[in-house]
Amino acid sequence: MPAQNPAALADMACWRIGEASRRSGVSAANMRYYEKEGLLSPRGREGNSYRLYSEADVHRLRFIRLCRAMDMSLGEVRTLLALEQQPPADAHVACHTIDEHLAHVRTRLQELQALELDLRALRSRCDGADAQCHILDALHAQADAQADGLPAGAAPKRHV
Amino acid sequence: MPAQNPAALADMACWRIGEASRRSGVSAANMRYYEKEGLLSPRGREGNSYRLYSEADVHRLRFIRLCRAMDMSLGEVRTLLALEQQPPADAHVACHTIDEHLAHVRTRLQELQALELDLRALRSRCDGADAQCHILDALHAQADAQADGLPAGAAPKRHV
DNA sequence: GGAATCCTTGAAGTCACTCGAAGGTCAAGC
DNA sequence: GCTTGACCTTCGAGTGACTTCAAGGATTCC
Repeated sequence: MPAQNPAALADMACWRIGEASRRSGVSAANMRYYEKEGLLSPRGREGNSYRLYSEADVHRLRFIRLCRAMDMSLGEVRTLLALEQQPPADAHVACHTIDEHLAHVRTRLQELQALELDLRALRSRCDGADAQCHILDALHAQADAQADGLPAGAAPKRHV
Repeated sequence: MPAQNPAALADMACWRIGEASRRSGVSAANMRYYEKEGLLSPRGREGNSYRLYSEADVHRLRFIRLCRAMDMSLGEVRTLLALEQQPPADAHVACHTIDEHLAHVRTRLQELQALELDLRALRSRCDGADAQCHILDALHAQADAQADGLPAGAAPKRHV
């Protein structure tokens, strides 16, 4: 078995990166990436320079994983993690972060809803079977139609 | 004025990259990037190695811009552009591409809808004012709750 | 003792751009 | 002739959040 409780750090439970990965659901490569990004650092190292993670580290990893599953950026996660260190001097930073993220999600939701309508309309230009498919025609016509009134700049930016 | 119709290529209208950018709505840097990616190449070059774009090139740029605005990947755009060269040997490639993209958009839409509910529930844990904000508590509890039943692997992948 | 597994580091690849540096070209104005 | 400014060129690096690869050292099992 791979070094459970190597006793290098008091009697605190410690795991190597593989076991911590299994317990947190974050891949080992990802954990090293988070460490590089300053989101968490292992409690210590073994003599062979293997990383050692505590229960608190594993919890922190799960927290990050949850936030990422909610599509938060690592910057937002960093903000939330920082609140733990120095608690509620500013009590509403967390809900402000969530508010902003929620607004972001809602904006993207509306964009995608509009896009779904567009794509559905486009799709209807082909009736399947072996009839003619007018999708390309429609796209080309639309490209020219949008030619007027270009407000300069490039295509829309998306993140998420 | 910047070389309208430099007559280097018959009597076909040709523009330098800046004017083609203005006419297509695609930035010059982006046009060079598309060229590098093999999505379009200018009709030719002037003696000074300035790129020259025809009306057809500008249309192609508008087509790419439209597809990108619909969140298609450059790979999908490439597929659609290739259909023009050698027309309908395979009549339904275009609608297959749109179908796949639409499915992709709908999946993401459902994810975001679920996410919006989650975030709204989370947000409700803070009632504003100067009352206590329980958002962090809720996130930490949720992180531990998800600890059981980890199916390995890392966080979900998103694109779009 | 040998094989399998685990760990280390660093670098590169992904996607679709965006920005910056360093320099060439060209027309207008003084 | 010289400067100014707008335009163009190439190349390289940066973005976010990873993933994958390569080369090598450590540990563990039989």
